[in-house]
Amino acid sequence: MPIKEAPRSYNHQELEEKIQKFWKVHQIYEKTKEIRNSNPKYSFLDGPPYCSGRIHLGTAWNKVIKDTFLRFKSMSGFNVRRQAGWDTHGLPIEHKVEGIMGLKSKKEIEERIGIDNFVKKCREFAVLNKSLMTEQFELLGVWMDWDDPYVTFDTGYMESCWWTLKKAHEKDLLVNDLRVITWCPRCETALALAEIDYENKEDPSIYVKFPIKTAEGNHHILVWTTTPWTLPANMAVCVHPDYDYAYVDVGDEILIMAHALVESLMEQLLPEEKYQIVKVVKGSKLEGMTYHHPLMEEIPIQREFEHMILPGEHVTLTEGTGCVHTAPGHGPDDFEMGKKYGLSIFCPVDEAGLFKEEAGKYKGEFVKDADPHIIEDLKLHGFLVNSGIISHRYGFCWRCKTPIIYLATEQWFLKITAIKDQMLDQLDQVQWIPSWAGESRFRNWVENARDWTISRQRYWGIPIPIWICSDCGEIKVVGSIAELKETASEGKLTGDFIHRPYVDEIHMKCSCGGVMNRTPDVLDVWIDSGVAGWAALHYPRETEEFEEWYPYDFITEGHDQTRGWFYSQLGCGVISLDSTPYRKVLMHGFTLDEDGKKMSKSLGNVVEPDEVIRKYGADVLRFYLLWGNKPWEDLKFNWDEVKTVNKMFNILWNVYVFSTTYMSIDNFNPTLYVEDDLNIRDEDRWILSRINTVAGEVNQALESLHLHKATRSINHFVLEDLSRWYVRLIRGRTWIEKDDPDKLGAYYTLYQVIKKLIMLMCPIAPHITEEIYQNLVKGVENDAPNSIHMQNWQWDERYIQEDLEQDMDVVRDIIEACARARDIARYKLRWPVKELVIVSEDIKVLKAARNLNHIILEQANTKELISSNDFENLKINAKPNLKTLGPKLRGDVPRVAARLADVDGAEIVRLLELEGNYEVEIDDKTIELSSKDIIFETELPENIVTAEFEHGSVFVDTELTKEILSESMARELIRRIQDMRKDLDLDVEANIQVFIDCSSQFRELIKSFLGFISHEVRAQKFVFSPHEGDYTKKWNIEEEEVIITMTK
RNA sequence: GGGCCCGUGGCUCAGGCGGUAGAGCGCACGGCUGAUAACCGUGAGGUCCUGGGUUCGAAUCCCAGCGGGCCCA
Repeated sequence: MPIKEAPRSYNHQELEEKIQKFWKVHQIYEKTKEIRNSNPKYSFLDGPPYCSGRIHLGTAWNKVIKDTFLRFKSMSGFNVRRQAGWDTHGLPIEHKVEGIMGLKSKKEIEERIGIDNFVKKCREFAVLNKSLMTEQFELLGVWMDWDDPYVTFDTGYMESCWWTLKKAHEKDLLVNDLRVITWCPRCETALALAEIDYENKEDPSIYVKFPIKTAEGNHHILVWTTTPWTLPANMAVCVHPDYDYAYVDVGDEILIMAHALVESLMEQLLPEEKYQIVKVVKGSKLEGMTYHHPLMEEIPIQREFEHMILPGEHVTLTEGTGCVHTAPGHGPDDFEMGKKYGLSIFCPVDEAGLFKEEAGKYKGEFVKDADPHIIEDLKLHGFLVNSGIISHRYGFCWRCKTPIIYLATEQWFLKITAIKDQMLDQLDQVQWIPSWAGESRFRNWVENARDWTISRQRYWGIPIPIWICSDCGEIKVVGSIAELKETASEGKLTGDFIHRPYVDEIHMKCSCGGVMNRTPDVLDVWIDSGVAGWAALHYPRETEEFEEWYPYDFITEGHDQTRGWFYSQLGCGVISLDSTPYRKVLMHGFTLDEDGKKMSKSLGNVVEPDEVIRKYGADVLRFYLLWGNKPWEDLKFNWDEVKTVNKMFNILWNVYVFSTTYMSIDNFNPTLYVEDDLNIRDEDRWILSRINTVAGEVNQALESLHLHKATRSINHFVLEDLSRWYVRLIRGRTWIEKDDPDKLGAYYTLYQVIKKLIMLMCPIAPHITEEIYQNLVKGVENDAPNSIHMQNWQWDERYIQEDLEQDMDVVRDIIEACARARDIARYKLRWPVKELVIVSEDIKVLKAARNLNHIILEQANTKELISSNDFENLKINAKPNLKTLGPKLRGDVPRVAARLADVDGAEIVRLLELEGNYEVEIDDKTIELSSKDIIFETELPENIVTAEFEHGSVFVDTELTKEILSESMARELIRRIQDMRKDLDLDVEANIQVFIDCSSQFRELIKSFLGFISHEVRAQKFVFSPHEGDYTKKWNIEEEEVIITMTK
């Protein structure tokens, strides 16, 4: 099947559909993998996207990076593992399903719907979304094992997760503890730090005074809080032992606060009040003072506690009063203080955020709703000093956006603090791109890591495999299904028994004779993906794949995964296998909108990948995403830039159309020739050198994940080297008839260059390159692989000639300078010039001009070319130097000047150099002039225009001789006839007859070029007479009226 | 308050181991026309965030600050 002429325009939609169908029908992906089956392995782990239903631009970018790099690795000869993964459990889906089913609380889930139905819906939802998203990824042209992904709800996957929990238990890292943790009152579950979003929020900001018991007189300690609802649980006030505290007399009472803050606080709180600092003491002096809880009346149980001032190192003076309200049930620091000083961990709030019985008057109220009531009561008792509103950063549940609260509850933890050093050690073993992603950012996160709350009081998740004896409290952590089957005494062990609610029905017998029940929690969904490394390989149930592929050579995700998947994997890896699961990480950026703002539904600035694909195609989107900026920086999505990339694809397509047009006419088959048979010119060797240089650059860029450098290098090559220069240089050669070795040399080179180009572009733009490959390469190379993606990544350094590339750069400079010079003289490029002189003192320029002189002759459209280190044809004018000659010659000056003007200045220069002086004879005298007496000026001879380039100048002689005018007119005529051919939409090779109606002068002018004209326009007949034909058009050529008639 | 990143023409970004500021887009003008819904040339347009320091010389290295983003407290 020979090379076919390509469709005239680049129709991305049709093309990409066709190629994707081709891949599918011929199982190209599977076969491509097969080819590399026994090659060295390269393992990659897909960060599982969450099954939300729609991919966004960031997800698209993420997969495009992965796909491009892995296609490159595959072509480079590696057997690449690229299984897709899906994150399916957790609150986000539960939350969506609640919305769909109209559920508002856990109670409704359990009582109205039933956990079994709820979980079933969640699974259905995940399965549906997974297939929707798979389609979207496939539209992008992403090659992964879509038919065999790892899915976090698979029984086998969950089993591997259980194994990790058991490992943690064996290492004593799995603990159950009462702690204050972040809690979502709507979802009624614990949240991990990674599940909290921070946004600005308005809250009350109140100053409250607590009456001191022990002090003589009317003393109060002043505290500040933004969470009035935590005051019912107040147990203590903390002051910094080393800071100074002031007793401030405000008339009828003494207020205690940090000395440093007195001025600003008094101004803010009691601006009218005159005050006096009566005493300043160290915080440590305040320790042990006791006070009355301000809401004793509303909360009777508070009367039973003793409230005390305690020393706290965590107290700061950046805000508040320096005296910190402490509620051990509602704050992590508070909790630590409570434990240290034996305070009650009093938490009168239930899981739904409602006050419990102990909260007295506030019982049953939602905590946030109680704020105004509490403020009111404080005011009533006279304890409210000031009440305002503050806007500050506050944490929200990542799913339902409810403000989080802190609660003291019993939860399961992974003791990350115990393995932190090991994690830090392991993260040093990883290659981070960019290096600061790991060395600074991630390290900082890990260094500050706290223990990880992994239990969730929810339904759709991996059940925590912990069974507890209801009699003796003995704990059993189950690490596998086999173990579960062995030990279970009750419950069904078929079907989806591992999910809730079925797993809750499984019980076992304790050695004490009691019954063991499963702890009802499910796992934090971040554990799900954290164990992907081995769970995707079914380890430890199976070991073969694990040994082949683990640990992973490469992962890449966005910088939000610093606290997410990079972290969860590292933690789980150290727990399970004492090491990091990944060796190399590319941390990529976020996609932002044009203004650099986050894309979000509420801002209405979301750009859907589908929209971009519809408008410009997947290849353009892919190229753009890897081109816009450095991968690790945030990408501001910009439609104009996408358009620019699209333009490049159009140009590439045009080059392809150009090539196939001529190659198909001539039925060109590159396999029939070797280079020695053909006329390979300098420009051919140059473009071959360039493409191999570019291939080297692209290779280096992809290997180092500097993906933007690859795209930019390709972009530059396509536009500058291939389209704007090489195609321009070979145009004339494609117009030669027959099997001329010179033409074939151009075809052959063009073929090799495009072939190489599409091969190094295909990891980035897999569709268009496949399309070109199928026609251009598969069309003639019978033994070539069925798909471009099966090709081996290679380039040939033997083709690289740096000297030639440098010479060509110079030549392009020269040609551009010529264009500028012609522009000055308004002398068209179509008209030849008599002579071009290149002047430079740079030996490299002269060498380049000499080496590539035929290119300059042709492209500058000049009859003669001279290169030299100076321009000899400059006319030199000599003028008298009036300063020296004026006093000497007086009245003779004008006559001397006239003489000098008559003589060629160059001759004067010559004589001056030869004899040291120059003699002028006027009438009766001879006057001797020294070099000081004459001023020389250079003047460009008539018709010469000049322009400079980086290392020299060009001088163009635009004298219009009769021959040149003739040729110019011939070319003008050709241009118009070609234009008319195009109007008629004639085939490139169609022959025509031409009839010219013009003046006799014009006829005379072009007579000598009739052969040339006929050849250029493929005229079989060329007649000077008016005629009726297919197409007639009247033209004005340089003031001459010329009527051209054309017949097919 | 802490950590990390970013700050270069109207816009998007290169450059960044110190040595005369670059590209593309956009704008204005001119040109070209058998790959031309293209392309080419010219021009206008920059305190390289600010201020210090090192240096003969700083967009580049160091320090401080300002602004933006992300993460955390």
